[in-house]
Amino acid sequence: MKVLMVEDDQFHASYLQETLAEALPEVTEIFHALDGAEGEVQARQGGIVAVVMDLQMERRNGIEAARTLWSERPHTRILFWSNYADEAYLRGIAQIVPEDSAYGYVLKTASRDRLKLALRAVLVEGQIMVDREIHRLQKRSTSPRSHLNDSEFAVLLDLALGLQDKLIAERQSMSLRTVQNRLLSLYEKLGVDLDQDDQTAMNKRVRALNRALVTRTINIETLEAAQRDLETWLGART
Amino acid sequence: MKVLMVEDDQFHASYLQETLAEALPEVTEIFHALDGAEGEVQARQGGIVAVVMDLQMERRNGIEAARTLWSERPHTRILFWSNYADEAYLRGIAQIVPEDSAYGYVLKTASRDRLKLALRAVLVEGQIMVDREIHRLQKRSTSPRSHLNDSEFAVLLDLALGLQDKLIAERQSMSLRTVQNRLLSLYEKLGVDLDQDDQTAMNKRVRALNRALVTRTINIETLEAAQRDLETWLGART
DNA sequence: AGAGATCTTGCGGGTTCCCGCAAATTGCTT
DNA sequence: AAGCAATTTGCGGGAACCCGCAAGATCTCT
Repeated sequence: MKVLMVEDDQFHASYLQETLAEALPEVTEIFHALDGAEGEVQARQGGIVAVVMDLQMERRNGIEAARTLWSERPHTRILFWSNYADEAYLRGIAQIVPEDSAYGYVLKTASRDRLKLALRAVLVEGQIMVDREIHRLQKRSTSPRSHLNDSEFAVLLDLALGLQDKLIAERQSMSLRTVQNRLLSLYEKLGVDLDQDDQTAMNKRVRALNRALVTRTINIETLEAAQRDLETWLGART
Repeated sequence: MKVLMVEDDQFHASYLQETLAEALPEVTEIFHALDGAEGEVQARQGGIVAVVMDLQMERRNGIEAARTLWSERPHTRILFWSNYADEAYLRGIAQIVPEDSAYGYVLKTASRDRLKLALRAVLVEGQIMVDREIHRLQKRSTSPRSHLNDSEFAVLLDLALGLQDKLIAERQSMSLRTVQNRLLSLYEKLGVDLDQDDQTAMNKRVRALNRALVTRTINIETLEAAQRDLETWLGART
């Protein structure tokens, strides 16, 4: 079995390589790419079916690389290996993962044993496996409020880009008033008006973005990706 | 000489420890803390005068740790060692560095030789040294616009927290209209209205925050720190 | 099929925001 | 002290935003 590591930090890469060799004797060859773009090329050439992917990398991040990778070969098994437990990453992955392919999400702070377990479960057995830590951290930071649904999240992204209500309405194919209803529930769920007396009224739009960032619902890479999407959409608009 | 490393990633810590031993033979003892809070304690107890400090850590980040550290012993020499070239970090450091103390900023991607050089320059010689890469990266991402001055930056932080004009005015001791002038120049410098036709008008406040984040003028930790400042200010207000 | 809950949409008005214009103030130079 | 540029401030109005209210539209369950 051929495995590709996409990881730009040399220390993490060599640790991963060791662990990989120990945990999976069936691995015959280990490839190593230093960023997403290089990873795509190597995967294409090498006939790779299993990938361990870092998420934050300089030139091209892991989620984008995974998207093109999966679009070319939907059965590729990908284990994401990341420093952070951001909901933004999980959501990004959930949006691009094909119907029937295997993936996993492990934190870099996880023990070596847990990493080995995930490597075997995802790359060999084809299971889906998400580190328990991620859900735990999520609970704590997102506060006891309910989660956003897809429609709300889409509107949140548009808001975060700075779009006005009218444009959001057009983009999401809703009426203007419905957009405002979404915003209302966003403000509610993100805790925009929490613990504020009358003297400290907030600009709700900005505050919503602030809260979404601080609770790790979205992150800066999310913004960058959403911006690219917006631009193609604007271009395709008659 | 006693040196303290504050670094939560084990691989980077051991690499740093090796390099430190090689580069500075005068070091007699190396302490190691896993986060900012622990670092503060160890520095207090150990009579530390030289510190290498990671910036993003789980429990307590490097800038906050450096602040208390410097407030207790202003002559401590601190080399910041970070993954990212965010203007937000540089600005944060510039705000807390005492008059006559030495510090440096090196990227983790820098070569071993450059790290050794910085270790010697800052910790032994007491120089100030900022990695050239940081300025270079800064130029690229901040786009060819001019930099924010302190007053504009302060207003940007308030805006980013979601404060309304009136509150910003009170907090910064300006008239309402002057706040709006600051916002105007912020919009200009952050490129809020760039490459947008009439059809794509933006919500300028949100867009300003978005641009500030994407250009790395501020980051999420900045927001969290600013939020804490705001809360104490609100508490102290009559 | 019908009853009830939920979601969507339009209307209207109060608030905040954005910004042009012009007067007042401040800062710097000669 | 006078003169000039830059900054600050007030005023006013148009646009966007926030949101209550109520009338359709959709969904769900029996």
